[in-house]
Amino acid sequence: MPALKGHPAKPRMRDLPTPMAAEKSSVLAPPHKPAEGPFPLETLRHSMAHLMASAVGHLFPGTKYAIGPPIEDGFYYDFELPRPLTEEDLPKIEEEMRRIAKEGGKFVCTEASKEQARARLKGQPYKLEIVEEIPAGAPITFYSHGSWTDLCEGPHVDDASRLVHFKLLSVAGAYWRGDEKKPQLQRIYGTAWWSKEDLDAHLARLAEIEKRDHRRLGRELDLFTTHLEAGPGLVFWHPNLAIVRRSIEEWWGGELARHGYLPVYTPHIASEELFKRSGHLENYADLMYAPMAIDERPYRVKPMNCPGHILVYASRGRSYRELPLRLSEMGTVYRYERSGVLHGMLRVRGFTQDDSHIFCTPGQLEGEIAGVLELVDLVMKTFGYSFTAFLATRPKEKSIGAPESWEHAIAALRAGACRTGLPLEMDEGGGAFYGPKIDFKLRDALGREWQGSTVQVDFNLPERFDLEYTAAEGGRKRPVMVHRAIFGSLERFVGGLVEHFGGRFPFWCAPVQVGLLPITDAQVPYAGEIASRMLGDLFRVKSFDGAGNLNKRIREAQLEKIPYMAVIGKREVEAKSVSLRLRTGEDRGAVPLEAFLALCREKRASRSLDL
RNA sequence: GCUGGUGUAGCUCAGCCGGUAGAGCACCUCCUUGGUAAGGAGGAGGUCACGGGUUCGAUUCCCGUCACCAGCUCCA
Repeated sequence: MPALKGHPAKPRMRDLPTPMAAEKSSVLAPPHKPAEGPFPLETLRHSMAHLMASAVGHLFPGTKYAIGPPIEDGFYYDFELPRPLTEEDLPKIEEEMRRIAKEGGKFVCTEASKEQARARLKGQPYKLEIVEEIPAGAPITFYSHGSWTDLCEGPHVDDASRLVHFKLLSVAGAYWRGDEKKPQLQRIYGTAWWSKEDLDAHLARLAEIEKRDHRRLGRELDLFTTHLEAGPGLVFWHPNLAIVRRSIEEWWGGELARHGYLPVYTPHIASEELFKRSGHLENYADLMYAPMAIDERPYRVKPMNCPGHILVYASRGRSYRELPLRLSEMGTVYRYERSGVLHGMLRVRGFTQDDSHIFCTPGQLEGEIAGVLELVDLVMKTFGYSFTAFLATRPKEKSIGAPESWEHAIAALRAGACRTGLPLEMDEGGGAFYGPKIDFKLRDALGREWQGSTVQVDFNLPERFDLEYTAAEGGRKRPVMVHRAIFGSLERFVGGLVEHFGGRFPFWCAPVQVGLLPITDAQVPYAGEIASRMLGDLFRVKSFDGAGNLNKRIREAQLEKIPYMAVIGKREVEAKSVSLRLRTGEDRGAVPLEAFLALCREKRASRSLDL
């Protein structure tokens, strides 16, 4: 992943899958191929930014201009204005943009010396700052269209009349150079395309994303809440979503056992001593909650599970015969997040990680990596995500560990990936300060990218805790430690799933799997028989036998996005069958009861994504 | 944390220039027993986020707090 511009690389703990879903700019290409124009889309969007800047300049005399680049799906421009913008300003700016575009005007490029540039940019502090940073000898260019001129590298479209299919989307505060110590500017985001169809398709996608927002579906489907009384960033899982989570956890527990993981449970609080030794207190104190005194000794709520797992490892002498030792836990951790960043289930202050720490010998590393990658693949396939893997190497700035260790670990990551046939893209210098890693970027049903699973080699903690094992040839050696989270946090993962599936969970983990819909009261007893039979087989069934007719009941079940609706009328009772309707709207007609039950068992066991 | 916006019934929202609130859906009751997305009638439900201020009077105006929303910054 590209490093964030303008921010010094900071040592990180572990990467937890980070959704980028909330960002407009993360929205990828629409399902269809955008129309090609005479210039690349980036060029169009860059020119759009100029168009917008000129419009804002007309409407707000005295505007100071910062930067206006093209971004995924659109563009933005940052301004310093006499007053903050509101959404109501957008239509006016848009109108002015259309007026200027309609007039047309060639985009003209002129070169200038630094001296000339300084003179032309008088009163534009941000632009002047940029000019000063242009290395001597490099060309300084200005682009103009109509009466508007801007310091700019280009390139641009040939004429402003090409700037037709766009829409301004939002306003926001943004710091100059992304530095919160610098002045905050007004940013306007917009989207732009070569054709009206592309623009409309993109707006339709934004609407779909809004419809699938897990916070909205969370309310509609009674999935989760947060509470004023409890505090922000703390998620309460309602039964419907708890069932989804538990279905996943139950399946996952089996897979972990199959892959040789051993479960542990570790406490939620621990003495500060532990976090001092692990280094968390010194490096990450700002995300840990204040200490609480217990018998006059300071304790902390855990922000991570690693120290606990290490204590389990180090609780007695270990032999090479026990390695690799794979300890795993659904570990709930609490971290302080600044209030402005909290977001539904995706960015919270308390969450549960599917956390594992693998202790192994250097020679076992490759095999362990391969094993983890298999699990990643399994999860991605099970939920229908496609993904790409990035190998993150040693950071240029501060990092620890011998060069040979890094080389060995990177080679092991590579070899592990190779063994599972996983292509790796490079993220040079993107590793943690304590070791290299493989990160996964996954792509959901709407084409959005999320940060996914992570596997990290750690040279730091084994040192800090002086971990050892007795080697085959005698003597004590230091084990290698691998951190690995496949789902990341369940809050994020499941929150992401809600959006990925649009609330239409696959049969195996759906909160209610089968809706029983008797047509009249006469069929209620038969529905009850089916219900208790299915319940006995641990299916989740709900009878719709309240007030209303069949249409009403279908509508209710449909709104709950229940995968299978079993309609039961007189004919079905007589024939010992159900009439099967899917939430897709498909009507499969009469199905013998036994066949229906077999279908349910099959869909559950296979964890099929299709109904 | 920062900038801007929002906060009226469980949900979605109305409520003009201040005179103590209204709709649809959901909910409850009764009637209806109806073959693939809303049958009918009635009823109940709100300290208008919270705390101050201005005013004869504040849901409405002002200030503060909290939460949420769009971003920024941060991020495991």
